[in-house]
Amino acid sequence: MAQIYSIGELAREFGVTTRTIRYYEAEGLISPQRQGQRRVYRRRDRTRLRLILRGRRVGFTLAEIREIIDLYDAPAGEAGQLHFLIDKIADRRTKLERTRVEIDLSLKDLDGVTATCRERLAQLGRVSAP
Amino acid sequence: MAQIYSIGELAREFGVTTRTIRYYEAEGLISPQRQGQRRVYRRRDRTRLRLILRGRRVGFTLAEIREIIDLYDAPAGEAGQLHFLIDKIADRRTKLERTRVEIDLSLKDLDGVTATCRERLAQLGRVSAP
DNA sequence: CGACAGCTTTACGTTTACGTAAAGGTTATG
DNA sequence: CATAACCTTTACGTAAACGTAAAGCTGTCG
Repeated sequence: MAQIYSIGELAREFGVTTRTIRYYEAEGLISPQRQGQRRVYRRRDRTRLRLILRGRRVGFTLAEIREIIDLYDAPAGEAGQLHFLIDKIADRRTKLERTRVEIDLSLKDLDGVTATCRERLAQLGRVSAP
Repeated sequence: MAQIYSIGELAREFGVTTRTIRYYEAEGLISPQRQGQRRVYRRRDRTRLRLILRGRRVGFTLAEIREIIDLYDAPAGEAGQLHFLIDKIADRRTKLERTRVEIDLSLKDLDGVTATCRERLAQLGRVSAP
């Protein structure tokens, strides 16, 4: 009773176009099975798509995402590959943590602008409605 | 004694190319003065560039950044514009906070992968070096 | 059975954010 | 004074991540 999904269902669920999903497949990020000529997606594929889209939203390129996914997918083998993967992940972590810091700084930037706006509004209020 | 900078100095300081800085000018994000034909940048411009680059790193497009900068730069006027700017900023805040959440989720994703890697490594250890 | 809804591939187009020459002006330095 | 080391504009090129259109297969509903 393994749930399956069509490409259209997945697209609706994740708020992307079918083109996007096919593109990710062409780039080697997802590999759905086929029933005849049609793609069928399972839970595994859904999870993958979710990870990919999240990766994109936090600023990873598809190449960066693929590096993790590829390595994660076929590392049954050597310790060397596993260590390599662990290193890659550390890289991604570092990048994410930097971005987090920058986000906090940006939030402060925005707060500053808002404060300035409110001051000006207050001044306007004093002038036009004394 | 207002410090001034050449485009090359700014580029080195911020780790970008002069092309990038000129591009931002062409897109209306910076407007340095000129001495003859040469661009001269002041503290104001440096601050702007810093904000722009930070915005980029946290995932804003140049168009999004410009919307804030443009509005911030010429809001001497009406209360309406100020409110509009405040709303825009709220939008950007929302986006940033969402991204923050996604970053935390991604960090967890990565931790999960790392954990799996370590388990497999442990298994390999048990097999190859009992 | 015909028409529509949803899937397929192929392929050219588009946007963003620059990269990369090319050709030339200007200032300091040996 | 020539030659770097900067700067300038103009303009074509490019990578990433899809958008969009064309042309066709396939199952189903009235």
